[in-house]
Amino acid sequence: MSDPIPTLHVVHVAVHTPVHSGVGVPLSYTHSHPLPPGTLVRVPLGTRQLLGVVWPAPQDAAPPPEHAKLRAIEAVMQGLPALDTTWQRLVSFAARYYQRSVGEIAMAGLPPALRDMTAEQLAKRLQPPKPKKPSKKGAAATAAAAQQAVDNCLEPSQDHSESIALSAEQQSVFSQIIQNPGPFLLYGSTGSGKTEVYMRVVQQALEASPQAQALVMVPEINLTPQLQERFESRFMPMFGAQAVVSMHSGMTDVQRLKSWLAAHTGAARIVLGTRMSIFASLPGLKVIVVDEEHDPSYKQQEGARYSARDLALWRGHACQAQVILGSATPSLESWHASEPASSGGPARYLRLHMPSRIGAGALPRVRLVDMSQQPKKTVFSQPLLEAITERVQRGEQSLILLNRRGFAPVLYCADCNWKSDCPHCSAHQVFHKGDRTLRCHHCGYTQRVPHACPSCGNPDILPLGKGTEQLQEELERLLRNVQRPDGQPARVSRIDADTTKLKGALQEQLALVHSGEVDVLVGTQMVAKGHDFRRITLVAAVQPDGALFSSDFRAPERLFCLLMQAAGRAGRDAAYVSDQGSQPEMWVQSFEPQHSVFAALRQHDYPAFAAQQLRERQDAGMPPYAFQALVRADARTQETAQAFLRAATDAARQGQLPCLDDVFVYPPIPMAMQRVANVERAQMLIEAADRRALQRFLHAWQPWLHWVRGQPQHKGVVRWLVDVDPLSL
DNA sequence: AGCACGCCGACT
DNA sequence: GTCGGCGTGCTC
Repeated sequence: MSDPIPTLHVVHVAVHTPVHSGVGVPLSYTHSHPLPPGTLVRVPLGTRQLLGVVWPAPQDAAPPPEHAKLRAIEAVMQGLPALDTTWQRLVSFAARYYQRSVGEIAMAGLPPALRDMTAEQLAKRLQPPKPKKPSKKGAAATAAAAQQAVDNCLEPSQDHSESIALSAEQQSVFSQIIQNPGPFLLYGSTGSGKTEVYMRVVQQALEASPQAQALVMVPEINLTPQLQERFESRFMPMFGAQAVVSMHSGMTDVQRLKSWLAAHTGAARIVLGTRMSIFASLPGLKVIVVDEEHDPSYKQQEGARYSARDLALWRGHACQAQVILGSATPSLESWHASEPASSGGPARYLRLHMPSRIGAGALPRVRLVDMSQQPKKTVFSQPLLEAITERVQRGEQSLILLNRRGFAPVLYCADCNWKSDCPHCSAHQVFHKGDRTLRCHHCGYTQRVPHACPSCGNPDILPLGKGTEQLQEELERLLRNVQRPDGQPARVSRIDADTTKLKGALQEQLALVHSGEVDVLVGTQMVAKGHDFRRITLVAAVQPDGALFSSDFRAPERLFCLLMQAAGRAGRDAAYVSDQGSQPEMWVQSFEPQHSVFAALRQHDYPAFAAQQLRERQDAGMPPYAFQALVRADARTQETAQAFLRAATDAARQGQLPCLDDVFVYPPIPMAMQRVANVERAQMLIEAADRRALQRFLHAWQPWLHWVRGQPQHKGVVRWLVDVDPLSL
């Protein structure tokens, strides 16, 4: 029966090589027998051994060049089922859509530990832990024991699904999700109970089939420990301790491997993760939730620049999983796609609305302060200061938001006009008073604060503008005579990237706020997101105007969203608010208080804001009414970077690329942040009314871009990249 | 992307 | 004399 002459089969394998490397496509290897696509293998490449995924043979079955003598597959990663075809198709699609190699996307979706593991090491890990030596595999044994304990104590199977009653609104939304295929845009204000709806939908799907799995994505898992706890405490008793796993970059390699394996083998029923989890292997995937779908962190900003939210929609469609996008301030893309009477035909997403806040106070009253009526250089207007003072005296908390850390964004010499410019970037060095440093927030370059102007010797150099550090200092001064109900002086604390650098510092400082130690909290947007501050009855944005004059057309959308989110922090505890009889308030200080962003905010009227913004976007031919890509080049000089982009444009014209007439290629311009760490950056916008046309053009253009890059006159280009559907221009 | 090979500057 | 900088080129 055995074959005396072993025939070798050609197998295509995707490995982690970039598109432009000359080996950016799945490579050909030999093996004793054919291997199904999706099989993980280790292959030799040059002098290295690396992990790869067996890939379907390319359509144009043009085999590898004859001169290449194929090498053999080193080992098959035994014991793991092949990654399924949906996963393969997702990877293929993402690679094509975002102009990357298949291997790059495929490997990015696998846990790092798996990448540098031999077949033997994997086999060892996949062995069930030996019950003989309980001390050896402590963690696994404990976990198993814990699960056993949980299983035991819940033996009289309580029905957790009925433990929390849904509101009429939640019930209605839930039943619509059950009855429709989706995708859904769940538009619900902060505190409206979206999470409970997600959990019901997930539960329903998991109970319908023992193989079913759900993927729940959140922008940053560190900011939402509450969500994780809720899912764990709800579903671990139902489906076992292995049923809920997390996936995010903050985990150790071993944890990530465990979670990935659990999801891949089906042991995990729910994956909670950040954008990276969109590439998790989930053979039974039935539901995908994208919570806070508007959040920019769903867009990867380096390497393969994918949007996990957009890929979620694609993946859901490909594997017939329901997709739920949720937000209190949806992205204008999603809002437009769910427009009931959208001009372009029926809505692509079903919009579901949950307007009421459950168990929370009313939405805060919005107070606008016209800063042009305030004395010059005012930081805290009189009425805002009075409102904060009252809160302190009543034992309530206030949150002051400013998106600028440090003491002052720049130091300035009034005599000679010197400014604390970063020598390596087109940015100012920020004055940090705490450690007396000047720091560039872009390249990290740090110096001690000079005692006198480095240019003219004037000893009197001045901080210009305000950062969180200065706000804290100023508030401490302004409130120094204000007492809390217990007679103690007012306490002002600050939470930003500087005060939370140390591990656990954020949790520590949040705990101080929760315990009531702190009366006024100053912070950057990192505190505006997600956290539940039960005793905060006042939130103030002291200087939000910057976004109004930004050249980025998405700036108003981001500002509105931030302010709405910030407003959601106020008065979250209805009982507390009503006991004290104080109205939760959202204060906004602005030189343009009549701006439409603030008018909509005052009414808490997202739909009005969205409608107005969408009209502007449509008139200007911008997304979501147009599709964009960005080609960026980095070089030692701005001219080198731009010359490359111009040459790339010329190549596209000369190459007579398809759809050239359907796309508009703008001339190259310096990026808003033109120089970072001594590298000049230029970019070029590509726009098209049709996504397909843009895709076809970019696809045909890619080899030309590589060709141009290889020309000797463009040797000075440090790097270049394509960003499809860029979030900021 | 890695990694080797290769050709020029300051140190054990 | 070596160690090591990173420019160029190759990997089925």
